[in-house]
Amino acid sequence: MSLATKYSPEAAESKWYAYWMENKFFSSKVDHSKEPYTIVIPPPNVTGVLHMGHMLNNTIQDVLIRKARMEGKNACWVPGTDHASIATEAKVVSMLRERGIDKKNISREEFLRYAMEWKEKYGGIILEQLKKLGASCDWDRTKFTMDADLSDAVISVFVDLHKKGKIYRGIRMVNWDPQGKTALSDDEVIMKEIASKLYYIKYKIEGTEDQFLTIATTRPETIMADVAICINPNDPRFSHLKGKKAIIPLINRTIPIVEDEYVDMEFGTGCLKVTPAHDINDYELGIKHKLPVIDILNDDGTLNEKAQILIGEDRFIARKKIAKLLDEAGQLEKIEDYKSNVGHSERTDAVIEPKLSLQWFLKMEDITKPALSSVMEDIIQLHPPKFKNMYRSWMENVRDWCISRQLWWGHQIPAFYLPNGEYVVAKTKDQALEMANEKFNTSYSLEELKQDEDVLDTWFSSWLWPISVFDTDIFTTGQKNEDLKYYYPTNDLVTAPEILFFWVARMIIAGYEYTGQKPFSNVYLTGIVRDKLGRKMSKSLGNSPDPLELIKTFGADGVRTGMLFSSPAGNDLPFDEKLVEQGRNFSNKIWNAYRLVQGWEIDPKLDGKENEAAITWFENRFNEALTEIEEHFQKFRISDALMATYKLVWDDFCSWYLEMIKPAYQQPIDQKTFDKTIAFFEDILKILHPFMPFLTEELWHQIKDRKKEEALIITAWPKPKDFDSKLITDASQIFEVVSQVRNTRASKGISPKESFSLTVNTNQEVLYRNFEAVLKKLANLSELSFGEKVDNAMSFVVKSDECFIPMGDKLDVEKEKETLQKELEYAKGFLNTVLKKLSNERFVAGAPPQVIEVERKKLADAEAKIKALEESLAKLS
RNA sequence: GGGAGUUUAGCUCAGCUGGUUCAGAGCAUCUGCCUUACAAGCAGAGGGUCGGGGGUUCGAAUCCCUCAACUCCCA
Repeated sequence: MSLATKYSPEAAESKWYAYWMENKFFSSKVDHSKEPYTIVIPPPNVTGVLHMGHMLNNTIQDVLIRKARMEGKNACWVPGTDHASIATEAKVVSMLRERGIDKKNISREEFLRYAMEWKEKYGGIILEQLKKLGASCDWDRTKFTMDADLSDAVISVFVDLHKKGKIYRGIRMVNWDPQGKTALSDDEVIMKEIASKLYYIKYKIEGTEDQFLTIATTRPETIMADVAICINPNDPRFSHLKGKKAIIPLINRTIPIVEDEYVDMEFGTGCLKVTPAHDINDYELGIKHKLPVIDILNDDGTLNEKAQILIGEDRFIARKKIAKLLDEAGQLEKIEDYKSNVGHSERTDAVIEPKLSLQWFLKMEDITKPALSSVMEDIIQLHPPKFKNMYRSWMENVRDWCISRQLWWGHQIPAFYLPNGEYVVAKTKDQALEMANEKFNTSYSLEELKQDEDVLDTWFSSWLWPISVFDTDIFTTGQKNEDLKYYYPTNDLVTAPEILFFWVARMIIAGYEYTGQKPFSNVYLTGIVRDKLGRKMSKSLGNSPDPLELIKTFGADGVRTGMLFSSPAGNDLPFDEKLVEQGRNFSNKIWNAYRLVQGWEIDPKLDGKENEAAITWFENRFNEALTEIEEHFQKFRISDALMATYKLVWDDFCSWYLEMIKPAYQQPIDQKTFDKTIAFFEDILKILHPFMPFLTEELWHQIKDRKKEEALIITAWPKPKDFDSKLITDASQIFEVVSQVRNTRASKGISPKESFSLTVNTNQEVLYRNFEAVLKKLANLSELSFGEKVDNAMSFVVKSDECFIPMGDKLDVEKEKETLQKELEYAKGFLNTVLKKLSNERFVAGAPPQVIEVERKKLADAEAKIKALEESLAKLS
């Protein structure tokens, strides 16, 4: 059988993914004989397509879940999607617009039909794409945040929290789009720097005829909504204004002058007009000073009757007109050009109007307490832990959560308004009616109840995700079902730091509130995938490679490893195609290592004695590396675990071990070495499998035919055994000699084909004899001998062993001397620093004994080396 | 304005509670090789006074102070 010199991933990928699926290796059922290991996927938006962030995030999850599965745990990775109110509604609205349909002209029911249609068509795209990456999710468990039962859970939670008095209605300033007549989230507002003007307006001070104060504003049309003038109490310029009142120009309304250090004395005039209805900062200032709120704008951005003047005018027209009126009244001091950041609607490009509106809130004060302490006490661990600080500051200063959104796509708020102006909260309209009539002693009919138009914030459903994917009844019954009892708390969550607060913290809150338990034990925070210029990858910038195209070019395994090579937890990943190329090359390396091994003929007559040292060495080295890899996994250092695996495979296995045992061209190998090598290869495939599932499964079956129960995906993960570090160190001495011989050849321009004889002056002959076969093969030596002196030889020193390569006439004595001299000087210099330390009484007195021991050893080694070098030099002259 | 974090080879990062040859890895670079597993490769080499300054210590990339630059979060 002959294999291609290059691994071609495409065929293997589709073949093995189908194989895993057919044999239900991803599926998990409650099984109390096994320890569960659970991950819930951060549900991607139904609007999305796979991007590089998903690739990184899901690769990590797949690595964790595959390793757990091989460790014999009942591995369950639950996939699903998020309905993403805002993003999806925007997509559907624009889809309808393309079809010539205006959202305003259709009913809620019609709109939701279109939206659901859209979701059915595009909602599953990402999940399908994840399969190409190799994601081993239990697809039978796929959930959607708007599934009937998950929706029911969300509504139950709203009703429950309302009953507990944790949900209330309150006023909040929202981003209002007067053109779209809708509230927008901060994400949908684009800040643009635009040229505007700063108007300096004079307000008369009450009780005077000729005293004025001047404010500076970009929005003169809002002066009619002013409720105060604010000055900084530390500002000496205005101490005479304290306790006075000012009169709004044109409408002559009197407003108080209040004091607050919030006012920036440097900016503008130092006098600030306070307009709570139309500015978020002013709103808060207004609350602080108990000022009234006057809203002078209609929903479409025109002035209402409260403005008293210019009623019905658009806000921008009004601005121009009012400037003129002020000027005519002699109360416009001047106009300056000014650049300001103004929010615009992402969708309509209209200038955003801060607007007060009635919203639903969740009280956060008490409910967050267990969530804060569990993270601070490491009951839930964040990886890396540096995020604990951020988490704490957020949780300690948390504000009530505004959970209503002025949208249709999502979970409609189960609040029902009654003709008497009251409302009731209930799971269904029928229940609401019953409650209402009982509570208010009325006899309303169903038709008289009007459900709140708004939907809940998407996070208000996804905060239940780790619970609701297993059990949606717990929110009503309080009883955990079998799945939830078994799989929950889940083990690890892999997500991005940017949603640590939005999502992670809230899941923890909901977890404690509804199960009394944490939702997961570890949170692995990935970084952001950036391009070479450090910019976040995004569709609008067009700087993101197409993940599926990447998989096609480099193979899923190549892409997976490429993404992990350079992404320690919490660090951004500066993406470079070089990385996935490296991953692809690694796949190919493993592939070719297998080609070598599978091509060997076995000769039963051979005893393979010369390979024993190599076999023993690799066995120990493998266990050393495996121990290290386990440590990395324990600490969630996935990149390091991969790198340690990479080096074990490439350097130790391919470059050293295989070269050591490789028979000469077309020569056979002995049975024992062959079997051992295959066993090593299998172990290597096992530890590579979480990172490179496709290639490893392919080779696993190339090695021999295996039944489905023997598939690599469910093969036991190797247990690290004890290893002999002395043996590994000894071997590295031999490897160093090999390198030095090669180096000697390379630096002298001698062909690697020319063999040398090597004489070593050492007190550990046994070691060299042990590795004699290896040494001869790898360094291309014709002979290995021991002795103290060799004439006309090049020499080098490894540790304290002198090595000689006789060169006869070819030796350049002077150059050789020079090299040795340099090394000698270095060694002497080093010796000096050690001596200095050891002769320092305070060091000897203060340092711990082990440290002094180490220094003594350094001293002895250095002295031995110097002696060896000096001897070599002496032999040259 | 408040808070947090980062700053170690050309690039991306390790370096735990200060002490194994005056710092490690991968990639990149340079040199020599198409040596029949692999040029998506092999062998070898070079490269950093650990952001600047000061301090504590017998000893600091590692602790403290200070300055600077960058990033993020909140306002």
